[in-house]
Order: sequence, then C-alpha cells, then structure tokens
Amino acid sequence: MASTPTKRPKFRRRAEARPDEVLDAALDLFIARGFAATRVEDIARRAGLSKGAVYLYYPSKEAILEALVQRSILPIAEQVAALGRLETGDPKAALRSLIDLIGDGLAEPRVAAIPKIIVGEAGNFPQLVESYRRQVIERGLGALTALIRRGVELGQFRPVDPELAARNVVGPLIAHLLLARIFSIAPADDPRARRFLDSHLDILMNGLAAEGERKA
Amino acid sequence: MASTPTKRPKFRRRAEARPDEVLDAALDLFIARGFAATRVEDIARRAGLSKGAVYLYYPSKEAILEALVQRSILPIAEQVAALGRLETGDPKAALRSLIDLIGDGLAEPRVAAIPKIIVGEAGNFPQLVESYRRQVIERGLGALTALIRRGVELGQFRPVDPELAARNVVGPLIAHLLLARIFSIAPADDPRARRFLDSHLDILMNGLAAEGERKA
DNA sequence: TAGAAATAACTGACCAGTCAGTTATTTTCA
DNA sequence: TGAAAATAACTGACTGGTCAGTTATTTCTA
Repeated sequence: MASTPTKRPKFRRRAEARPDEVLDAALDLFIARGFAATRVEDIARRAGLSKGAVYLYYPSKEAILEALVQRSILPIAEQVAALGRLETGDPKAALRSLIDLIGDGLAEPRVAAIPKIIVGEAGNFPQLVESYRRQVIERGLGALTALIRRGVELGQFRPVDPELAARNVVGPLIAHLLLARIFSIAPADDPRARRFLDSHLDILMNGLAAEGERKA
Repeated sequence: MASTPTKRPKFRRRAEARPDEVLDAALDLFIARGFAATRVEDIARRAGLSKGAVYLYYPSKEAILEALVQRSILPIAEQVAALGRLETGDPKAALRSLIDLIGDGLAEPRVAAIPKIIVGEAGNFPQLVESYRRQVIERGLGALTALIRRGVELGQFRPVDPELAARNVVGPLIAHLLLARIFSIAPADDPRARRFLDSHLDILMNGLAAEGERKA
C-alpha cells in the first residue's frame, strides 16, 4: 500500500495541538447546539478524530467544558482582577475600562457562550459551577467591589454599598448577553451592542457620581 | 389546599385538580435538580401518580414546562405590561413599583426558577424559548421602554435611549437572580435581597434623573 | 357492568465511556 | 542503510445504563 507520499496523512502525530483542536470543535458545537445536545462523537468528528481519541486527551465530557472555561474565561477574569488590584489611578477611569473589558468579552460569541453553558448545566455539574464561582464570579465581583469602594472613599462616588453596586455594574451586561444570545435580540456584532455599553456607562456613572462630580 | 366537600377517598379519580398537582410536583423537582435531571417518573411519584398517568394530563415533559410558564410567569408579565400601558401618573413612581413587582417575583423561588430553566434548556426547546420571548421578554421590556420614554418626554429623566435603558433596569435583577440561585450567593430570603433592590433603585434613579429632578 | 382512571411493564433510542486491536512513527542495532 | 522492535496515536464496535413515551392490564366508581 505504500504509494505516493503526497497523500493526506491519515494520522497526525506529535499531537500537541490536539487538545486545543478538540476544544475548538467542542466550542463550535456547544455554541450551535448546546452542551447536552452535543455528543462526544460529534466533537471527535469535527476535530478529525474518533471518539476514543478524544478520551486520550480529556477524561470526560465535563472535563472538556472545564478546559474551555480555563482557556477562554479565566484570562479575562484575571485581567479584571488585575484592574481591581490597582491601588492607584482614577477609579472612575478604571471602572470604565473594566466595563469595556467585560463588554468586549461578552461581545465575542466564543467567550460569551461559556457562561451561558455554565448557567444551563449548573444543575448537572455542581462542582464545575463551584469552581467557576470561585475563579470567575468572586474574582470579578471582588475587583469591582474594590474599585467602587475606593471611588466612594475618594469622594468620587456617592456613598453606595460597594458590594451591591458591583451587581449594578455587571447586571446589565449579563442581561444583554442573555437577551442577545438566548432570545436572539440584538446580535452581538450589532452596532447597538456598542451603544448599549455606552448607555450603560452613561446611566451608571451618573447614578454613582457624587454631587460635585457629575458630567464627568 | 385541595379540600373535598365529602369524604376523602383512598384513590382520587375524577381528578380535576390533578394537572395542577403535577405542576406543583414538577416545579419542586425542577427547582431542586433542574429540568433535564428530573425524570417524568419522579414527577409522577411526587404527585402520587404513576408515570403513565402524567401522560393523561400532559402530552410531553416539555408541555409540563410550558404549562409552568403559563401558570407562574405570565400573570406577572401581564401585571408589568399593565403598568407600562398606564398613560397617566408619575413615570418615576411607576418605575419604582415595576421594579418592586419584578423583584418580588424573582425573590419567590417558585417563580424565579422558571426563567433559569428556560435559559438552561434554551438549546433543546427553541420553540418554547420563542414563546417565552414573545410573551414575557418583549412585553416586559416593552412596558419598561414605554415608561422610560414617557419619563424622558416629561423631562423627569435625562434623554437616554429608552430601549437601552430598559435593559439597565432589568439587568441587575437578572444578575442577582443568577448569582443567588445558581452560585448560591445571597439566598433569596436574605435581607440583603431587599437591600439590593433598594441599592439598585437608588443608583438607577440617580442615573436617570434629569438635572433639576435629583434626590427625588 | 361499562368505562374512566390509573398502573406497571415494556420499548426503542440515545449516548458517555471503555477497550482490544490497528496503524503510523521512532528507535534500535546488525 | 534497512528491517525488526518498540511506542505513540488512533479506531470503532461494544457495554451498561438512562429515560421519554407507549400499551396491555387492572382497579375503582357510577
């Protein structure tokens, strides 16, 4: 059977790229059909592999989802957390870039799909949810809370409860994500998405700003 | 709740109350374990029936979920829509009661669980999602938008985009629901839930209020 | 006794995860 | 060098279990 060497190789060896290819395929399908409705065999097919091979790289379907979280969400969460740790600089400006950061992430379908899946499968994978809470939610909210607290201390913001106000910041972003992706209102690449962020910032800044600081 | 005027038979035939009992059981289990993880047989057992009997009342598991939406969410959506239709009265006050209405609904676990399920199962039941969008989302957002638009026209609110601002109103409520129910942060009966609503109103009103109207 | 109400056993489809075996690539050493 | 040995990558049929929905049968009531 040794024929022309120009044939497309059936096997691709040295497969350091494989895990990522599996994740790419999985994400495509999770976005299109959801987590539960996607069979591991579908993922394998799309990655150009057999089902068994997938299990060489990931011990379970859940592990694939977990790896996706690590790859696409964690970096963003880390950036957000870094913004919150900044002890210096203008809280108002930092808040602005933080919202931009989250907004950009949520505008990216391949990023935004993950939280949706987590929410959806929450019941089935409590342990995954727990790790998401620790690694993403608490860090993100923590950063936001710190930022707002500092703004209040500096007199830039009115004396709101920082922890609660933090939810006012992320809430509309999450809501927009859900409306856009689940109920197909306002696609992500819509210019309205950008305008929504602006509107959010506008109302929020006005709502937070201390008396003397309006129209910043 | 269910009381028979005559004696209590061991087996209850002629069951006009049955459909509702099935819904009650289903909701209990959906809340506790999620939609997918709840078997129809579990629902039947809890309602004191056999699995087959459930299918005398509902043609499918999806139909049970659909009936739950009709029973628990639609009345609230209708109330919200009614508030939006009011051509008279103070938009600011109306907005306040509207938020209270939604907030109360979301504080009720047996109500709040439904949207969560819809979001979660969105991929599997596109047609159910579509009907939810039409009957709940669009009516709710429409009412809010109308209210805000009127506030802007009356000069009570700054000239924000009413449609976008509406998402700023519901966003934090949704976010709070998710954080509370999925990530087990701030249980619904927590006094913090009430304080969160207050904080939301506070920031929102300040953010929306026109120059002369602050501290309303 | 008719027939409505309900049951319990059943069917068929699905799918995550396994594993014995196959094929490509690399290493060994004559 | 080149062929055999070793190993890494991969395959796909199979298993075991789950569960929505159906049906043959029984039980209760009028």
